[in-house]
Amino acid sequence: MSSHPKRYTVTAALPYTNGPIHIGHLAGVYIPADIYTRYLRAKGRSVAFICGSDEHGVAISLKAKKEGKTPQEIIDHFDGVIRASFEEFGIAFDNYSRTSRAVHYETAQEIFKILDSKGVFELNASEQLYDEAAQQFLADRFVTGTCPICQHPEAYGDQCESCGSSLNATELIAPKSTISGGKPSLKTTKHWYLPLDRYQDFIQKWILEGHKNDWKPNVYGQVKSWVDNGLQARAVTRDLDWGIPVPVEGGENKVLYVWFDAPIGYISSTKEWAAAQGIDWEPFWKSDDTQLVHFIGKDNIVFHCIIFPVILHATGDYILPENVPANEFLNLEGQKISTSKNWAVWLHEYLDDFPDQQDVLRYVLTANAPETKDNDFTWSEFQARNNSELVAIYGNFVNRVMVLTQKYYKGSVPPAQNLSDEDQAVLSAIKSFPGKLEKSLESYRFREASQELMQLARLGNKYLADAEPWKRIKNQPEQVEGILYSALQICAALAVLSEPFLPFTAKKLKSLLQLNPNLNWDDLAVSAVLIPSGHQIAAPELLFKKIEDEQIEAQRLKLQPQEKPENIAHETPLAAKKPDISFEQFEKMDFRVGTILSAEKVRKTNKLMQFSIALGEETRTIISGVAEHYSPEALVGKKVTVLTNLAARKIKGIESQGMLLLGENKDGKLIFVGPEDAHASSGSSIA
RNA sequence: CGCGAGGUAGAGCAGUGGUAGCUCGUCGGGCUCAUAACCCGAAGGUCGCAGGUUCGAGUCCUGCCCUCGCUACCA
Repeated sequence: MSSHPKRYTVTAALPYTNGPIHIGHLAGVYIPADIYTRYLRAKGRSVAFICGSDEHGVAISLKAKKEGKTPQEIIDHFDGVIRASFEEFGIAFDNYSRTSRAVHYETAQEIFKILDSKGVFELNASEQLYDEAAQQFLADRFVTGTCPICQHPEAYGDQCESCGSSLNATELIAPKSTISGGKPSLKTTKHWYLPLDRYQDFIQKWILEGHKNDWKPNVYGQVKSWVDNGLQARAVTRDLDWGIPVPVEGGENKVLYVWFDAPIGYISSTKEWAAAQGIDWEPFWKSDDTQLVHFIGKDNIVFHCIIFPVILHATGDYILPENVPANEFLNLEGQKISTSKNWAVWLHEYLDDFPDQQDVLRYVLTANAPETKDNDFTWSEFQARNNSELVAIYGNFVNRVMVLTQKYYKGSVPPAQNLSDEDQAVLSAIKSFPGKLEKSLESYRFREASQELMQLARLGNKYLADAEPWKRIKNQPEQVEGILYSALQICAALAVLSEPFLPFTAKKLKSLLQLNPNLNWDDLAVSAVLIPSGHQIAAPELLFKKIEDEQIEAQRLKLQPQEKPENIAHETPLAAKKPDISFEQFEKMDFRVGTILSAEKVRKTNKLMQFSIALGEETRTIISGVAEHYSPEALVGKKVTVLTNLAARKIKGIESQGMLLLGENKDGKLIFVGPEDAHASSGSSIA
């Protein structure tokens, strides 16, 4: 702590503008980043807290096409929503930019050109699906078709969401362009590749050897896993019309890969901010006495620890992140947060439902932050943390002190002449808190820090309970002066130390105490007087209010996946009818009655189940994606319809020799198509 | 046998070789200044399972099981 960097550049992951912000984003990235930067400012450090909207990429153009809008309309809308909710929530960015702004185009293109001129890239040609009608290449997510594994009719080009298998777009049966609806063809295209393999040593030395002990295990382990498996060259351009044009010869009709341009957004946002401040941006990215920290979620580790650093390193004189404290994920009531299933708590809705209670959500998400593993957010915990910690411990302590001060001394801080040993002990205990908090905060342990803060309020409550000023006022009034004087010092310390965690509360408490605005973090450890005798404080006012069961119940109800028939009908139409086939084609298919002899889940998969099926004399192994709908035991003995002459295919190393016929009901549950009649015998043919 | 992280009281977490801890919840008591708040005490754990190393293992080694991620609208 004796020496610290001259300045800090702190980034928070750029939110992707195809949806609003939810509690997962807040807990994983924005709250920890905001706490960290508020703390640094409280210590008087020079900080640039940088963020912005990430507005390129396939998902946005897909969403735009699906909703019949332009990408620009989508990003303008969500940039507005996100920007406003961050502002109201108190995430105090120094600059919140957009990757669609000119400064970002220039910056990203310039870095691309530098890398190109240094000969860093490799150019490679490959075959990709091409939509003749739309005259463009199709990114994986622009192709749907029948999954070759589970026969799900709407698998994407990179993955089937039904069985979870990873796919190549070229493997899909009957691929279809989501743009024109037409059948794509194969066409050769070339792309610029960042040869990460050539930077293996660089990553090895920098992270695996240099940050073995100061980076979080999840981050370090993830990087190690990538490096141990051998880094691969990665294409950094795409054949799309939405994005930043590739600024070199041959780059016509191509754009930068969104993950190439997005992190550069940190740099362009810094430039934009510095220009507005009238200062030079370069020290924030190119000076060795700057500490760069990226706050991200665990899914971004590879981009921030490998790809972006390689870009910075290869470009030239940029510094590398000092730390990348990635958090794990937050679940909601035991389930993964999901936009499409509307399983989320949206920030803008929270702000409407709980006005002026930003700090409650900040506190709950900090106290239960997924720092070392995935954690669960529940509304009952939210209520409990508010009612039993913020209200009962913190708010109540402050209120007790203020009410007593009002009652006994008309709101004037009493004299400190007759301090007992206990009073002195409390006053010196206060001095130890800034150091404890700093230790936690400097090592990115925000959950621990928030609990240390709460300990200060606990200390206050215990002190009051032990000292019993309400009893002593009757016969030892001079001692009560010392007690309330000391208790008020705790309140003042709380006001200052709370600022990073509970900025709204800190502001309110400072105003209630009429605290000297010059009192700062570092004073707490040295100054004996935080709020002087004779100082007048305001009338008591509650800092937090109880959250009632009804409010929690209302939030829970909100979470129920809402049945909106018109929307569901619109969003999940019946599977499109397939083209007619001839009787001859149908006749080629050999359907038979099969009996399930055994069933077991396929290891390391969610949805796949391996069956042993009796077909008369013969027994076959068949894989089917039903594990989420049935337990293996329940299926043994069941009669099913089997397509027996489907070409065998290896799935997860197991050869599947046929296919089970399944239907899907309106809830999405898979139903076996099977002969109900117990007399249907195994192996008999179906026509 | 793909790789990474996690699996410690009802819940959330700390604890990396030396008598299992913290917060919330539960139960009992105290107090009454305070938002039925606060303070004290108690109950509650075979530290995922099985082996091994060690005088001694939650902590080190080996194997296995489970959860999450690497792979989707997600941070």
